[in-house]
Amino acid sequence: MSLILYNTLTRRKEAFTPADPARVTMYVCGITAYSYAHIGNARPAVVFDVLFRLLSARYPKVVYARNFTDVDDKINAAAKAQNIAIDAITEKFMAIYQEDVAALNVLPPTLEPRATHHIGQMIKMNETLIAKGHAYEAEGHVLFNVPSFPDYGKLSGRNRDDMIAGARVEVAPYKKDPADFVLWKPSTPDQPGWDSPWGRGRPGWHIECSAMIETHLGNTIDIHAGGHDLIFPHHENELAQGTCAHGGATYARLWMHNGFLTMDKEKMSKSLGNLFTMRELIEKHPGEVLRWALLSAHYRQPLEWSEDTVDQAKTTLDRAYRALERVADVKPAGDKAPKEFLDALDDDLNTPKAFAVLAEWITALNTSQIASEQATLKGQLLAAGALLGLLQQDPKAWFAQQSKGVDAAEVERLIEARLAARKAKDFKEADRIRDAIAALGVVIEDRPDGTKWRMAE
RNA sequence: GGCCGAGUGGCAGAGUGGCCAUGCAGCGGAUUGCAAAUCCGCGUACGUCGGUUCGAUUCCGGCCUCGGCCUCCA
Repeated sequence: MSLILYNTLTRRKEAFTPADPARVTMYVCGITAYSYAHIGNARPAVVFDVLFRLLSARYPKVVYARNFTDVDDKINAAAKAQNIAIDAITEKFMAIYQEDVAALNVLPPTLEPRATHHIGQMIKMNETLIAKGHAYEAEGHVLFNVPSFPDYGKLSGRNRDDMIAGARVEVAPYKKDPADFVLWKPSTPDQPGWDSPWGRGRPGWHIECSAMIETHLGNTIDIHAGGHDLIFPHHENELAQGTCAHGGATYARLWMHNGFLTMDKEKMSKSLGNLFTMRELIEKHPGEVLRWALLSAHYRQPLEWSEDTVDQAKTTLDRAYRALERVADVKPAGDKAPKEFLDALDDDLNTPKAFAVLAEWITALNTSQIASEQATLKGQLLAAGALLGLLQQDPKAWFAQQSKGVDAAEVERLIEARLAARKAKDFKEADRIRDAIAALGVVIEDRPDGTKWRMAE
């Protein structure tokens, strides 16, 4: 089976075929760098990282850009509130974001363009749009004229009447059409701004992505992705601008949108305040656990997030690593993920289905007594895990990282003492020692190859 | 109000016109000095009311409930 992906634009699953197999292009809308990103922000980073890995395994070159919005009114507000420079805010939070997603095993994209590095291209694109009659200047603003693009609304599935009827914002008087949106806006002296043919100002949000895509990926890209909430207006507007600026060329051949993390069924968001930042979760849990949890639901579905979600992912992942630990000395055979696993991912990145396949292998691995079989299972587990960005750690390291802060020497000493007691058939003393070990938060396992210990759940 | 999506066992979460998701938790069993781990098994799960069908959780329609977008938002 070939890769099938759901296209928001057509509302159906489509076979993915890149325009140029020698250079596959994908763009994912990143974050606005003005505060700590929450775990919901990590979902597209992780989900599309899996897509990136999958594509990279099949095509010689995948150019993946994930941008930073580093000029924005929220950033301005944050800088003003803290009385520091705008750069101080954006540099800090871009770095934090990169550290955070790296902790979730997210590979660095090919490119991480920043909006402020593309102001010239944005201005140029605006000029093009004006020249082609798709945009106009008004009172220091440049506005995209929506009626000039008849396909407007196609991506989000709404018509102009609906949009006007549902409009909750007052229409600025200088707009020719109520649906027109800003490409460029004037800055006051205390706001960041750049000189332009329309005076000192700053770009509107939507033009940023279009200019960065044009600069780095081209007029037509294979995949454009982002959160579900970006469909309208952000992606609808990007689509309009990009298409019009390039004489009607297809802007993105496939649109993908991830669903939200929810808490008590409600969207996790900054405005509601029902969130966990990546930072606080990473401090408490291994990044791989968070990644597993994020991939445990299909990317287009909402995912209910709670401490329990994380705990369940942890327990499941422990089981996987225990299975691998058991065959630590077995050399894995093969480095290809089997078809049944790939079929799951090929079906619009069905990671829960892929996890079900992994679970079967884990059980098989725990049951198998045959070395060659173990080698095969281990090989496919590691190969499949690599595509998901999971299970790549040495099991010993995995369990060791959880026992930080425990006096390992003391635990070992107690285990020796218990072993002696058991040898002497003094089980009462052995149990007493085990209780002492348990008091340290440590669980022990008597295995054929000796007594092992790990942290309690 | 407009547009869109969803309601699956205690929890998370796939999927399918008739047969098993899977994981976590729980219960029973095997194993173990006891545990832990592992394995095996178990729970009459598919919002509701109709319709189509030999047969529907899966298709169609109504209803109810919930969520998302329409404003910054992953």
